[in-house]
This record gives sequence, structure tokens and C-alpha cells, in this order.
Amino acid sequence: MAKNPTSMSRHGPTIRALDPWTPSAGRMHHLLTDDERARLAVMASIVRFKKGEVIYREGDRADAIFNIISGVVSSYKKAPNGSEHMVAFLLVDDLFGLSAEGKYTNSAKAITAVSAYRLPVIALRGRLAKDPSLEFHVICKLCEDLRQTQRHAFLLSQRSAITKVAMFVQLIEQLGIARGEQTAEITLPMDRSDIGEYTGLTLAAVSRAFRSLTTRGVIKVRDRRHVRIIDRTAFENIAGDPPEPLTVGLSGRPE
Amino acid sequence: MAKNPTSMSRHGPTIRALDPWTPSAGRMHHLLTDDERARLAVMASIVRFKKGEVIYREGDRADAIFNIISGVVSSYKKAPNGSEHMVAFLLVDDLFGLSAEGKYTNSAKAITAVSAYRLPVIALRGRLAKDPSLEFHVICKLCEDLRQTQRHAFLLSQRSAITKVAMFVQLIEQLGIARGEQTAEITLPMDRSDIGEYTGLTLAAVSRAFRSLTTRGVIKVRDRRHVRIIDRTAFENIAGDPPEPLTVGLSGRPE
DNA sequence: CGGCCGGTTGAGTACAATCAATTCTGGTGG
DNA sequence: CCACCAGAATTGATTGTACTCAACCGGCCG
Repeated sequence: MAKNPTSMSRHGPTIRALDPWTPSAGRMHHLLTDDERARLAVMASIVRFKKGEVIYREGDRADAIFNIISGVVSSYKKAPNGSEHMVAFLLVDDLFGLSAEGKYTNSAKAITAVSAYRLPVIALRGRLAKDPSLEFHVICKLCEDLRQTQRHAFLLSQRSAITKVAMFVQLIEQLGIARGEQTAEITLPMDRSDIGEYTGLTLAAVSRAFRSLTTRGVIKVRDRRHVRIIDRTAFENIAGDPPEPLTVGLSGRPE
Repeated sequence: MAKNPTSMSRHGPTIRALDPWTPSAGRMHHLLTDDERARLAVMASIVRFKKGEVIYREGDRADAIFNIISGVVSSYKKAPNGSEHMVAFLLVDDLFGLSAEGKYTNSAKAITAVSAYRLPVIALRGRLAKDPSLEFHVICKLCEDLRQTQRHAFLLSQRSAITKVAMFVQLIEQLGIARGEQTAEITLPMDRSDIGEYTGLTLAAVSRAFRSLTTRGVIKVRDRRHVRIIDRTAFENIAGDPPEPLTVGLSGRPE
């Protein structure tokens, strides 16, 4: 949780998203110009978290949002029955820190070691008010996040555990593609129980689903963290067609 | 689907959300100034849809977004197994028309008779570029939608049908409160199968859940569309504590 | 070498899906 | 105003799937 108000290991905060109006074959672009990044950098500090560390809790006073430099963050919530539900996986270049009534609406913890820019809300608001272009980029990012969350809800609405897990793998694969990783092998940067919390399944059910997909010859699991899709057709029959490469339109409501 | 480019039954498009930084006891405020509404109105046309009518389909070219004047809209998606999943209920003052790669990412249909403003994306973009304040309001609305969608995902992650339905009722109740309806009775503007599509349950399961809640003395169902909560304590034990009144912070990612 | 953590596997159970029959409701026309 | 109809909703019986609880495995670190 070390702060470091001055040093800057990169050029400044980064937001990436698929370009809203040009078909980019699923590739993400940096939304921010060097100017914008620099202006954000002056108000940012860099913070670090150890694996497992809680970054903030639901209800904490929300005076900053975060922009991930490296690592994986989980945003989660406690269910009425006590178990934890993962609201989102946050990766490099993602923003997090959504709040309501000035309080964070979810909790956040580091799934791996994490470093991030910390942007005070006050300063950020001032900056936004003066910078329509930056604002627009934030809108783009929010649209993307909204679609991503809708997709998560869609996943959760599936009845079959195998479908859920397949859709999850598909999701992770596309995140990789979107940031340009050229690889036949999919890397899962989280453990089985995290996948369970995200997919709404128990650890055991996740395990069985992977097994089932393996014995059916759909995927091949090299180790806990690496999967390869063997039978793409069967896979997409189970997971459903992946959404078109992607682009953020301009919009509002959950839709 | 009649267009009416000139007439304007209200003052112009409206966006409402809970105020981002002042605790407003759950009450929503209009985000747009009269000026902004007027400027949006000049680029808008008014469209109408009959109950059951499809407004657009997933994959259609997305050249406009919509702002609901009256009625209820469902945004939905087809699951790999063929059934429909409802992504969101859209009510008065909501925006919809989220797109990707220039195409709508979901389908939308009218659940009741609907009238709405239709805002061409091109014109809207131009307007946004010149109007930081409007942009900021859009950001607020998007944050709210994001939280709403996260909440939907949270609902879907629950295992028990009774919990899901209770959370759903809670959700509808809060929408009512947020727009100032002062009433002990909750109005469900959609039918059981719509609730099923939203909660990820079958029609039968929804029905049984309502029954179960009734026989336990938690709620009282006057007719298909009207529910009253009898035992608030028991209700919240099942549904979980409602989120604080609400407010949108400033943020990004699904979180 | 032993313990621990993450993961897998197994047996039994609970709950929602499914399929299907029946009742309820609101709307229409006589 | 009533009879009738169609769609919505309820209820019942059965089946399937994922949860639960619990035992077991295998790598990793001390």
C-alpha cells in the first residue's frame, strides 16, 4: 500500500477500449493521448498491493479511483447467504472504484500483486470539467464496461455449469486477443475458486465442468492456469458464438 | 413506429439519476438543464411502439439511441440454448441503444406501449464534443446503469429462487422510491415470464417463489401486478439489505 | 519428511427445470 | 350483463443437475 506521489514508471494512466466506430478486428486501442495521460499523471500517485490484500471495502469513503498498471484485481460483494460474488475481474489498464453516495459500492482485493495509479476523485472531476475529449474517452470506457457486465450477467443466467465455464474461458480468451496476445493457449490468471465466484458455481462444480469439457475433447488443460481449445466448433456450440470483435457505441442504460 | 420530427410533448429528453455527491435519500434528480434538454430536443424525433413490438435487433446498424418518454422496454439477448435472457428493464427517462462496432449489442422490444425520443448518434456525438457538462451527466447516468447491471448480475448469482424473486421485488420497489412514488404497494409493470427472463428462472419457478413468499407471510399479492411487503424483516433476511439509498460516484470499470 | 493449500473426485440430497394438466383473468362480442 | 375465449398463471409429478459434505490427491514450502 505504499504511496509514491512523484515517481512514474510509465507515462501516466492508461485506458484501453475497442474503438467505438472503426471496426478494429477486436483489437483494443489506447483511448488517451499523451497529453491527457500526462495531465492525469500529475494528479496521480502510485500504489501497490500484495496478493490477497484488500484495497477497499464496500461502504468505505470513496475519494479515489484506480487505474491498474499491472496485476489482477477482483471486485466483489457479499451475498445474503454469506458467500462472495465476484462483480468483475479487473486487468491492466482497467479503471475501478465505482461508488454511490460517496461510498464504494463493492469491495476490491488484489488477486495477484498489483500496482496502480490512484486518482483522487476531486482532482479528476476538475480535470474532466475542462476536458471534453477526456470525458468522451471515459464515456467510451464506461460503455465497454457496461457491455462487459451485461455479458457477465448473461453468463450467470445460463443454467448449465459447462456452458458457464465455457463462456468464461471464451471471455478470458477474448480479453487476451483484445490486448493483442497472440497465443493458442489461454492463460487463466486466477484460481478455481475465483472462477467459481465469478460464474456463480462452487469450486467442485467448476472442476467438474473443466473435466467434462476435457473428456469430451473440447479443451485441453495443460495445468491449473493454462487451457487450449481443441475443438473450436464444439466449444462454440456450448459457449455460444462470441460477440463480434466489438466496439462501443454511444449509449446509456443497461440496455 | 411513427416519426414526428417536429412536435414535442415534453420539453425534451430527460435523464434522471441519483445525485452523485449529495445524499438525496434515494431520490432521483433530473441531470439535464432545460438548456441541455432543448438542445437535445432539436436533434430528436419522437417514436412510438406498440406492446410487444421489436424496436431493434441485436446486430442491426446502430445509428440512434433512445430516451424513454413512457412505457417499459426490455433489452434482451438469445441464449445458446435458445431461451431469451433479459439484459435490462428500461423505464421512463432511461437511455437505451448500447452498441458495438456500430451494431446494437442486444435486441429491444416494447413490453408495454412505448413512446421515446430517438437521438441520432452522429448528431449526439457532435453535441457532446461541445458540451462538457452534458458529457458529465452522461457519465453519471452510465455509472448508475453500470451499478444497476452489477446488481442484476448479483441477483443472478444467487442460488435460491426465492432469494432471486425477493431481490427482484426489492429492485422494483427501489425504482419506484427513487422516482418518488410514495406507496406501500409495489407495481410490477411486467408479467411473470418477463420476470423469469430477468431472474434466470422459469415461469413456473417464479410462480412458486411468489407462492412461497406469500405462504410464509412475507408478502401479499393483490393481483398479478401488485405486491405488498408484509414482513419487512423477513423480507430483508431473504433479499439481503437493500443498497444504501444510492449515489453515483465517479468511476470506471465494472468494478 | 510432513503439513498445507488448491484442486479433484465420490455419494447422497435438495432444488429448480421440465412437461403437462388445470385454473384464473381480463377482454371481446353477443 | 353475461358467456366465452385465449393467454397468463398456478399447481402437480418427475427428472436432472449442481450443491453439500467429505475423502483424497499432489505439488510446494518449511
